[in-house]
Amino acid sequence: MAVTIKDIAKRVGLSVTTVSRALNDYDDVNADTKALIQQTATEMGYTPNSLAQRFQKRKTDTIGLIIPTFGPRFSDPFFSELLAGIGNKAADHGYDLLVSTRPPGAAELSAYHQIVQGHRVDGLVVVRTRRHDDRIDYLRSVQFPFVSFGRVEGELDFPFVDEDGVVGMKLIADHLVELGHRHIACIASPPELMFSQYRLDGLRSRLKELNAPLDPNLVRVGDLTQRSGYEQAKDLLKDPHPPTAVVAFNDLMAFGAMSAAQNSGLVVGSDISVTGFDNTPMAAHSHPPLTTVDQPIYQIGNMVCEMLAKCLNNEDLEARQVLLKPDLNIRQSTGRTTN
Amino acid sequence: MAVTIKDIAKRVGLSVTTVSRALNDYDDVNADTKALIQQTATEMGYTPNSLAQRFQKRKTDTIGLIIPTFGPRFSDPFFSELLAGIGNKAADHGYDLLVSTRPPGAAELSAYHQIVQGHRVDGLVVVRTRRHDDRIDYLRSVQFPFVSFGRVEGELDFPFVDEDGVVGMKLIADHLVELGHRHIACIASPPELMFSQYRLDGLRSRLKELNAPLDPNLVRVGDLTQRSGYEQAKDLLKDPHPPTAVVAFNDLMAFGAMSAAQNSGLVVGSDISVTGFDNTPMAAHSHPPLTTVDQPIYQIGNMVCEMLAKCLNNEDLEARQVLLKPDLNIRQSTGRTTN
DNA sequence: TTGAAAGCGCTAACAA
DNA sequence: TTGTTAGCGCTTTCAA
Repeated sequence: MAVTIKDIAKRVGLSVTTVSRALNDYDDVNADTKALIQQTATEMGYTPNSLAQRFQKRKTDTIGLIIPTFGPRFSDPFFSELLAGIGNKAADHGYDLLVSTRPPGAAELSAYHQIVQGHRVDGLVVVRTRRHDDRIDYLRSVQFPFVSFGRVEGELDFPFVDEDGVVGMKLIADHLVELGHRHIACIASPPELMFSQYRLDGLRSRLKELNAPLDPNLVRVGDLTQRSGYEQAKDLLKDPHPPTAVVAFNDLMAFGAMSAAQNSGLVVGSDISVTGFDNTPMAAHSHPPLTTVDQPIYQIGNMVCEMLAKCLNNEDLEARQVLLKPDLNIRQSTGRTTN
Repeated sequence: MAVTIKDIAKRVGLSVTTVSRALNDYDDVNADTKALIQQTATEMGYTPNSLAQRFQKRKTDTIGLIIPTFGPRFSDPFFSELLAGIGNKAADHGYDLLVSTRPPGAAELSAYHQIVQGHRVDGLVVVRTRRHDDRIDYLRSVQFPFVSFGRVEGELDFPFVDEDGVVGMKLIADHLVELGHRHIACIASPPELMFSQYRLDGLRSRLKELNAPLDPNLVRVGDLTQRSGYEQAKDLLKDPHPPTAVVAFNDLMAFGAMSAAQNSGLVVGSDISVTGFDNTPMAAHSHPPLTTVDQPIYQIGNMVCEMLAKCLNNEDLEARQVLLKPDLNIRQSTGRTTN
C-alpha cells in the first residue's frame, strides 16, 4: 500500500499533525524536525493522497470543460488549440482539467448538473456560447464559478473573454469592397451561436455602409464543418449570377468553399475570393493561403483559464470582461474582382 | 450547503447507514423504507458528494489522457476526434476524463508521475507511442493500469489497439505503382514514433517488391503539421527530377504537400499524386479530395477506453491486443502518372 | 431489516 | 514547538 503521513509519523516518532505541518511547510515547526520529516517522507516515497486532500479541503483542484460537439466525428482544430491553451494554463496553476464532449442539448446540460452537483470540479469554462445559453443560466442560478469564451444575449454579469466579431467582419467587408467586390455571399454559422450574430451583424451593417448591401439570397448557414462549407458554396455557385466573394464564418467552412470553387474550375483569389475566420494554423498553408480574421485561440484559452483560476482564489480580476480586437490576415485567397 | 445523507437520515428519522444502503439500492432494505428515502433524497435535491465517495472507495472513477503536443499552437484534428472517442465511451461507463497536454519529454513524464502517484486517475490511455517509450516503461514498472493506442519496440505485454501501418502503406504502394508511378517520394513522420517505423517499413518493402524501390533521397521527415508537409514538398519539388507521387504519413502533411504542389503550378491528381494517412473528415473535402488510408480514430478511441474500463473492473478482455486492418480511400489526389 | 461504530488520509481548531 | 481531538461524507463490517 501507499505510504501515508501516519507511516511517517510512526517512523519519526512524532504525531501526524506535526508531519502534516512539516510537509506543508508551515513555519511553526522546528527546522530540524521539519527537515527530518521531509527527508523521511522522500525516503519512504511518500506522495500525498490527493483524494484525501481534496475531500478534506472540499476542493477538487480541477477545472472542467465540456466541449460541445456535433455528431461523433467531431474534428475541429479550433478546439484542440483551445484545449491546449486552457490545459497548459491550468497545469501552471496546479489544476487538473476535466473534459467531456457532448452534443448541445439535454445530455449536455445534464453533464453540467452532474459535474456541479457532484462537486467534480471547482469551476468551469464555458465555450461557444449560445444566444440563450442554458448552461450559463444554470451556472448563474447556482452561483457556480465559471468563465466563458463568448457572450450571450441579455445581461452580461459574468466574466468572459470574447473577440469582437463585429470588428472582425468590418475588416473583412472593408477589404473585399476595396478589392471591388459588390456581390458578396456569406456562409454563416448556426444562428443560435452568439458569435454568429455578431459576425453577421458586423458584416451586414458594414456592407450596407459601403453601399454593397448583403443580398439575403446569398446568406447561407453552415455547421462550421468543411463539408458544409463545401456544400453551401457549391449551391451558391449554381446561381446564374454567382457571388464574386464568399465570406465564411470560420476557416473550416472557408476551406470547403475553396474546394467547391476549385472543383467548379474557378481560381480562388482571382475568379472568386474566399475569406475565413479563426486563422487556424492551416490557413497559412492552404492553397491558396487563406485571408482570415485572426483569433488567438491558444491565448484565449490561457486567458479564460487564468481568469477562472483567479476567481477560484478569490483574487480580483483586473478585467472581468475582455473583448479582443481582431486583426485581418490578408493572404492570396482574396483578390481584385475581375467582374 | 449541500444536502448530505446525514440530512436525509435526520429528516426520515433513520440512520445514515440505512440511508446509504437505500440510496445504493441494496436489497436488505425494506421496500417502503427504500422508497421513502429515495423520494426524500430527490425532494431535498440530494446528490452524493463524489469527493467523499471517491475517497472512501479509493477510486477516482476517472481515466487520464496526456496528449503529446509539439509547441503551443497545437492543432490536430486527429486528437480532437480521438478525444471525443475516448471521452464519450468513458462517460458511458461513468468515468470522468482527465486531460493534459504536454510536449514529449521530461515534463510529460513527470505529469505521468504526478497523476499516478497522486492517485489522480484509475487508469491511463497512452497515445502516439514511441519506439522506446518512457511512459509505458514507467507505467509497467509501477503496474499501473493503462491501454495504449500504438505499439512499442520490444516486449508487447500490455493491452493496446493499433492499426496495421505496414498493410496501410502496402495499399498505398500498390495503388501508386498500379497508376504507373515509379519515382515516389515520402514525407515520413518523426522516426521515434512507433507508427513511423511501421509505415516506412511497409512502404519501403512493398515498393521494393514491386521493383520501384524507395529512393533514399526522396525520403523526408516532417513533424505531422501541414506546415512541414508544405515545406518538405516544396523542397522535393526543387529536384531536377522530381517525384511523380508524394506519400505523406498523415493527412495534415498531405494537405501541405498539395498546397506546395499547387503553388508550383502543378495539378494534383495528374501532374503529381499525393496520398495521406488518417482519413480525417477534411480529406473528403479538400481540393482535390485526398486519397488516404482510413484510420477510424473515433472508434479506436472507443475501443481503447472500453478496454481500459474492463481492465479497471477486472473483467477479461476478449482481445487484449487489437491490430486493425486498414482500408484505402481512393480519391482524386492520385492519378495515372503522365511521365 | 436496521443501527452503531469504525475508518478512509488528511487538515485544522485548540490545548499544552 | 508539538500533540490531542474532531471531522470532512461516505461505505461497510458487525451486532442487534
